[in-house]
Amino acid sequence: MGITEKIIIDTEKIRKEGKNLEGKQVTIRGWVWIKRSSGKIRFLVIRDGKGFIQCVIENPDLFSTFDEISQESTCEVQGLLKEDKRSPLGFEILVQNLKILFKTEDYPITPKEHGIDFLMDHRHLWIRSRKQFAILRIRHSVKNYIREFLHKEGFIEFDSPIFTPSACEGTTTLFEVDYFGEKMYLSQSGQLYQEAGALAFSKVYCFGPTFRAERSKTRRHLIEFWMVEPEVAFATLEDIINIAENMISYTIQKIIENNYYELQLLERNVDNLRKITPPFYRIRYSEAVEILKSKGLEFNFGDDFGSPEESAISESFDKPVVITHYPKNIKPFYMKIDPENQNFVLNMDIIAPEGYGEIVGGSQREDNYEILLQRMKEENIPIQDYQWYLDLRKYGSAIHSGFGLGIERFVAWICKLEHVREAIPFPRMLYRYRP
RNA sequence: UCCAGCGUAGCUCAGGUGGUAGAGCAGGUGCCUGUUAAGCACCGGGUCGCAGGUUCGAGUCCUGCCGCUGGAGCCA
Repeated sequence: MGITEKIIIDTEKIRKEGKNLEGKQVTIRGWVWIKRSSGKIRFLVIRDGKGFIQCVIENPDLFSTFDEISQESTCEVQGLLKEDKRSPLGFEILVQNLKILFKTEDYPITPKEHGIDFLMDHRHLWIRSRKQFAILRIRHSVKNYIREFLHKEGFIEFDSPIFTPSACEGTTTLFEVDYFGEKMYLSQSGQLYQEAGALAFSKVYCFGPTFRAERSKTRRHLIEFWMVEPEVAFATLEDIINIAENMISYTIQKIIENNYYELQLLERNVDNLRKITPPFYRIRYSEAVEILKSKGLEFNFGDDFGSPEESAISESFDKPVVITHYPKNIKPFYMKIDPENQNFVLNMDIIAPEGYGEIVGGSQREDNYEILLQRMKEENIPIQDYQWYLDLRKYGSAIHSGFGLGIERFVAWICKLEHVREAIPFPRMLYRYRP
């Protein structure tokens, strides 16, 4: 029997419509993930880019081909699809024909344990592994569901530039690039441009990479990371918190519904994720400080929270915690001062549970020209570079608010990862940027 | 940038008080009709990160350098 008339199928289709295809002859193309043999029966686990499926070989005529095949060899398998509880997918292929399309030798990543240094050096191959495969498919879905949510809410995607002529939060964390002889920087936030967008289109967001030249070496930091930054005209701090809560909850519930296979590959306990529904817990900065003190931590009122403080606060809650009204002097110039207490600003951070730290930072923006100008002067912001930003308060100014959500931290939390580096295909870190 | 830890076979690691290198996996050869990172037997595989020092003798002790990992600050 030759492989001539083929019904080429993929494992995603088998997962979704396996029952209807039971007993049918199918062909899949993919790569050998692992092989096992036991006397007169042989097993081949094939990955086809959509998932993993076990193939069973009982026909002795195929044994020589099976013996020849090695891990990560490219092959085509034809056989009968059948349901079987002993197969991890619930379905398996009883092989009738096996063809090697490319023979791989000495594939470096074996099914046993590897250290992180080795795996990172082989990132281009590591992404084929089961866990990485699941994570990066979830990343894709997270981005999709965020866009889907924002689209339903009436947002338009309004792209901020990557090259920015001036710094907004201090130049020490910016990457300088040469722009035909002029100094330019890689964007570390699209926010200021989103504010221009919000006053033109009312509800906008940008979604893309941002760059921070911070010499951070922790499980929560990347030099290049992706951020979604919605900005809304006529929205107060309260309004923007609601949007953030709904966006996070919507995305997580959609992931549980549609990426259950991937969550299973990751052995993620989804019960904790099911609880993520609005409203989240909301506390003020001052209340967060009380929590820290009640836990016996030493903390000076007025300081910013570091990651030990964030963890201490979030471990008391089973859902994200929204912390609002931080002291003015630890927050940037564009945040609106709390009219009820001039020492605080109308901002919010959202701290994820399970120790994943700050995933969202946002605020109501200063909409008064004079106050904004004053604050920019206080913080030595080069006014001439920001005249366009001040213009937004000069022509049709309006209350507006926005926030930024870090995709890798969000994905790391959903997948319960040890480190954000696995939440992006090719992470850029302090001393690691290859491949 | 600072603090801490690690660097031994292709990979993951073990190698009291200094005496000249070991296991599992991967690879190779066999055996076993239902394996789940299968199992069993046998085989091949080493500049012990680099440079120097102490010593009769260093994987082991000391110094410097390099690389990696985690944490802090900063942040999403």
